[in-house]
Amino acid sequence: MGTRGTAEAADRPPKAVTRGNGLAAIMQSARGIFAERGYHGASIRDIAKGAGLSLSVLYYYHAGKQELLHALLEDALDDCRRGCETALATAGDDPAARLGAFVQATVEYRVRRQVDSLLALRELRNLEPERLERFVERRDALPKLLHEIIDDGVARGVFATPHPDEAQRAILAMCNAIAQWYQPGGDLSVTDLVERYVHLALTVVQHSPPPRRSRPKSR
Amino acid sequence: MGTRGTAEAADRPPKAVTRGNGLAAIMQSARGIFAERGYHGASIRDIAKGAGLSLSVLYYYHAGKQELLHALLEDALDDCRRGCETALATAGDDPAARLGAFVQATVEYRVRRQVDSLLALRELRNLEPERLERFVERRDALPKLLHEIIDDGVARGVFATPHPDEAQRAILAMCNAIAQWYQPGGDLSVTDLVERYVHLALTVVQHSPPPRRSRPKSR
Amino acid sequence: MGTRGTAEAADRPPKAVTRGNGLAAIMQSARGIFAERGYHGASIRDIAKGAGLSLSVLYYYHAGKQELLHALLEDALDDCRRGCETALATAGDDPAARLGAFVQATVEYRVRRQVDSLLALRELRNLEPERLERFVERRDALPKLLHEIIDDGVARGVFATPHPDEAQRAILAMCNAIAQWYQPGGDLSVTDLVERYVHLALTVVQHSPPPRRSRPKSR
Amino acid sequence: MGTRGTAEAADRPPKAVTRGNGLAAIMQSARGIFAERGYHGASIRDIAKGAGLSLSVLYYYHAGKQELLHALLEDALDDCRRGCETALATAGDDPAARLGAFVQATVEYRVRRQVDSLLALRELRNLEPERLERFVERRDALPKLLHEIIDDGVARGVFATPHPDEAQRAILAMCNAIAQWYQPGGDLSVTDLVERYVHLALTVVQHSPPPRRSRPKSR
DNA sequence: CATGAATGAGAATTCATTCAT
DNA sequence: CATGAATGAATTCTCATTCAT
Repeated sequence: MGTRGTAEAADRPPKAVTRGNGLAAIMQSARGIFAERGYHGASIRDIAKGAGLSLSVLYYYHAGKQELLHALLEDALDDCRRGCETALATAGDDPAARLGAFVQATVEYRVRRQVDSLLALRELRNLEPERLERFVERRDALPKLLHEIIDDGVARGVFATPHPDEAQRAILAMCNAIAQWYQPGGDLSVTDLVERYVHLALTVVQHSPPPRRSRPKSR
Repeated sequence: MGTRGTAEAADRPPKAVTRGNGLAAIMQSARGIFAERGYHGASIRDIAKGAGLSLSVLYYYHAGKQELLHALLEDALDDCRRGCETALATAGDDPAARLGAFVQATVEYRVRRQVDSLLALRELRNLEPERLERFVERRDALPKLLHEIIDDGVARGVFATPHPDEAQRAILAMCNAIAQWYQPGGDLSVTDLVERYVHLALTVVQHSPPPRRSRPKSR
Repeated sequence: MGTRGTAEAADRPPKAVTRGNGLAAIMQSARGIFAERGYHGASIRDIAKGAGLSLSVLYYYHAGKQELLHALLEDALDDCRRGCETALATAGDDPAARLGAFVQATVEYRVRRQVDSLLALRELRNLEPERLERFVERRDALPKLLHEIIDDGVARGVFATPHPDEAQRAILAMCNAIAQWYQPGGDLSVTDLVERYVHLALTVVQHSPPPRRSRPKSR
Repeated sequence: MGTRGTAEAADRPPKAVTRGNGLAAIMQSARGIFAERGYHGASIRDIAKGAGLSLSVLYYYHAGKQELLHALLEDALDDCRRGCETALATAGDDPAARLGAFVQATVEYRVRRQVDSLLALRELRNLEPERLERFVERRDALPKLLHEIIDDGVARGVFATPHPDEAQRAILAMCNAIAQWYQPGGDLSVTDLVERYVHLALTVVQHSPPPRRSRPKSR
């Protein structure tokens, strides 16, 4: 909550926000408060207060609480999808490499946008039905993509899992869960985290030859 | 909602409960509504209505909304723990068997008490801090237990995973997720589900010799 | 506003309302405040305060502001219609007598329920479309009835007006307007008021033989 | 809303106004919206939007909502009074002729400025007390004038009404009501309307010799 | 003339809870 | 066990208005 950006220390008036960037302040505050207390537990008043703004500005930028949540979620999803797409675009054709790229992108996203990840995981159901439907459609592209990667690996004989459905679900579940426990400042670096989860994923799909986590020039 | 009594007279108003089991009716209704809308999204009035009872009956049985949630969660946790303990009590000493028993108990629980599972997964944070602390302490016995099983297997050389922490988290995450997607009436029986998740778990910990899911006299 | 009933003076606690008759108090207060400030100008808070109750009781009795207005209007309309029906039921067959009865009922109603009259005249448009439609349908029975009386008189040759439509509108308009200016305590008694408006109405429809408003000096 | 400019380029956003007549556009929009939803039900934002202008333009021209309403009402009243004065100025000395002129002016006004008429009838009470008082004073010149005409006719023996007060109120009430039901495009022309209401008014005051609506068949 | 950003007061409504019976 | 009536705090949202540009 408190920990704002870097160069924002001394010279500000009672307002924490300078005129003109109200939107960003609100989004940021909403992210935190929605994540902390849940959609219904979060009051729009507190969000505004957290942004250092008056209650009503919120309505200048958004049509309401619901739309605010929606905006947050859409934004997060876009970022997540972009991450995967980029990763896969450079991963080549090998199923194991593709799976690795997918997992890496997902894990990194869960860490990079941990709060948004929690939002997407928990608060989705609070979208109005219509919004929800459209959102889920877009989101489901990701599990589907993962499934295709696994199916491809199985077809080519490099993934030996007898249960591709469960493998897909398991991989996603374990990656998603990261947002719930990972502590950025802790003793597990993101690089290591990624490496371990890629390993886990390859294990889950029973990749053979045994996943040599060699990667000669691992950054 | 669903479980109506047998001898229900036709001319009775929407009372879903026969005199005497008010408590059960309330718990049942609360389960459903809390799960559907979340703690803050659920109104105690709707819970009472869902139970076919008046508001005040609810207050006769429970001190308030918070206590109601707490009761639900405690009940669910007890059940979950009992399931694991029972399963492990008869599993013997073999790490693989113990892991299998743990997973089986967990999966079966997630299916048997799917709604409560969702509650425990999502609504925990709405417990008052004090309650939460006590609850989490008790709940954390389970991951810890799982961790011990894995560590034991690793020590004995039957689990080859280089990342026991991640393995433990992954196994729990994938089991927990079941509550979010499993459809009881669907084409995946609980027996099959359990078998697959046991397989998955053994795969995750890199159990060798290769997990023969033989079980000659599988029930 | 201030002027409550007769025997309600000394012995009451801080609350102006005794437990159990909240509904009546609210309706009474709403009548006054809606009439005084208009639907949108009246705040539900003030209505509650005027009733000596808390804001939320209002919602115990009514679904909301809109429904409150609706209840008021329906009640008023019922009373108005009943008045006319009763009057006409005993008026016999003579068009002049019938017109007299109609006017008398209307005028008396406007005086007896002056506040509700103002509401019906002014706040009708604030009913939601659906409610409005149903209401207007019922209300329009009255102008229609008046029109029939006039047509009948014209047909029988006792009303000489060349413009029955305008006559009907004029009679209604002038009767309705009474609610806007009549002062109960003033020097014009209701009896006189009625007599004058019956005379006016008969004049408007050009009733002949010349309306002998004789009644030597009844009462 | 309706009256768009003539040379309106196609590619322009929903600006209903061409630069320069902002004031008129605002007044027009306010008229419509105040009449439709009432003073308190009308939002100044919608008025601005209806005029195709930004909120602040509105504040450039008017000090606020209240002043906007006031301006509208004053304008309307001026027009109304001017109409009567002009009509009476050329009506000569005969009470019947004067009454006819008065009614004609009033009826024509109610039709010509139907919306403003509704405003004046309904929204007057929303003027701040001080404004209201001054306004009512000016407005009351009209009923007073009508009363004088009637009194004059009675004194001269050409109006036989025994109730000049009621006659005056009735005539005004019926004329005012026109704004509530008249439909400009309908099958009743303004000329006819005026003729009928002049007849009605003369009937109400019991003008004798019997109102010869002679005018053989003028237009 | 015109704008976009912001505010504070107040609107209706909901909700957990209590109390007398 | 059970009810109906009532409350007060909090919630989302709207609105007239202002201000810097």
